[in-house]
Amino acid sequence: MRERPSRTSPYTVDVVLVTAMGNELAILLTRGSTDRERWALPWRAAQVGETLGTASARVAEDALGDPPIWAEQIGAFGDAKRHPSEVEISVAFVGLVPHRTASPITGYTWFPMRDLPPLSPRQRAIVEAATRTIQSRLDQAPIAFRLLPPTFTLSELQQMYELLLGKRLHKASFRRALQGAWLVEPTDEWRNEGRGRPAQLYRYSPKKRRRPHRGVRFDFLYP
Amino acid sequence: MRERPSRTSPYTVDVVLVTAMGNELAILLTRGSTDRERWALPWRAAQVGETLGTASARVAEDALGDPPIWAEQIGAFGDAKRHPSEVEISVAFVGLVPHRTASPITGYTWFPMRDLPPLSPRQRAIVEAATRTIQSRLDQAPIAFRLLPPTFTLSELQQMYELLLGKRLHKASFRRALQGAWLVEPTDEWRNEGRGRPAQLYRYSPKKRRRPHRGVRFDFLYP
DNA sequence: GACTTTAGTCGCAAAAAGTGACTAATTCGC
DNA sequence: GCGAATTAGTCACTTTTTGCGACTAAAGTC
Repeated sequence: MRERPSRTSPYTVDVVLVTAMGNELAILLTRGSTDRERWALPWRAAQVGETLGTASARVAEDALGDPPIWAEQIGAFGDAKRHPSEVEISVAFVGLVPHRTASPITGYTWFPMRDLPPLSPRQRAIVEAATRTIQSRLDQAPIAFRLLPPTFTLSELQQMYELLLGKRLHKASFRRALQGAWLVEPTDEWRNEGRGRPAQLYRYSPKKRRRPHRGVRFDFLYP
Repeated sequence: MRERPSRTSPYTVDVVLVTAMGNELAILLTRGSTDRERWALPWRAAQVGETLGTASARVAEDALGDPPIWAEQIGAFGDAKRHPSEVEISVAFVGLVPHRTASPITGYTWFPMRDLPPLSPRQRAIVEAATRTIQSRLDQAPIAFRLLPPTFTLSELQQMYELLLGKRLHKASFRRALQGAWLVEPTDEWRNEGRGRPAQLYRYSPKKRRRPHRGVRFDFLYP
């Protein structure tokens, strides 16, 4: 029970699987294997000869049946914060899952980010880092597209950005910026939602474009 | 020699200490403790009960006498790439060092980034990730300021940004953006460099400002 | 058929960014 | 001492980008 490294494995790989449920982000949790009362992020002990990436893919597969569409390492977490495995450090990943494919295997449950059950201190820190990673990568990688199904309406895309950014966006500006970025292409399908004009479906299909010719950005507020 | 975890420690902490030397970035290397022919990043085996952050600070202290002014975790590296320690994974950090304070202890040498000696595959990957981390954080954290001495001229600051971005910037635009960001404050000192008009010295001193009221950015070119 | 709801577009005004030319203060060569 | 060279710092103009309100379009509802 003291801070003694486990004999079986030097570290764990923990995965924050994120999806969009309705108007909120949600992550996948499971009952802890050691403490059955407590919820925990899906994790596995490192296997010899397995890369970090494949380890995280397997954790996701065990939980969902498929590897996530997109995953990225968040970092290593130790700092004396306890972990279900009592192992010294954990390497954490975020994985993005479109909600269509998000039917978890028995024992796993989606929890809205705003209302998580108690987690171990280390896993709590991992979840917080995951949201920061997502926020900061949002303009550098197609996060929002990975949380949507393969085809989507522009309103759905905008709502996803609004959810991730935590603020409203102006429709015309959003579409103009999107057009300038050459990221989507229209399909010839339209979706009729019941009320209102039908919306055209688009797919993510980034085109070559010249890198914008910008100067510096001082976008940080504090050190 | 096979992929067998070391008995003594489950992982290492490796640090990429970056400074600006003249017109180039440079990193600190040392002769490997196992292989004396090969250069290596400074590293140490993890100690029980030590946080990742303090471990990286100690690695830097051993090399420079002081901890770096600013450090950030890059991530965990494993992936079957060999490391001097033959340990399974390494947790890597970048540390920024203003060149004034950059006199290394015997056994350590600054190497320009463009002309590094052969490193182990894993440490090579760590250095590449460090440059990507620096580039991507450049507009989100005061990287450039951390590589300069406490007071500096605006031309020096601009040159540092040009070095980090790898492109020239227009003087007037750079200064206008800097002014809008409320990041520096003038001192009452001036530096006379020999030829040309003396330049006023500034210090990094970020002021409160309202978060810019911007929409979305689609700044990625490819998935 | 009028009203509501959602999709999609237009065009103006304001803000931000690119750029060349200008002024200022110093050293160097003569 | 004086003009050329060099570096700092600013200005004013143009172009680009962005915010935003108002508009048209196509469906359902009553």
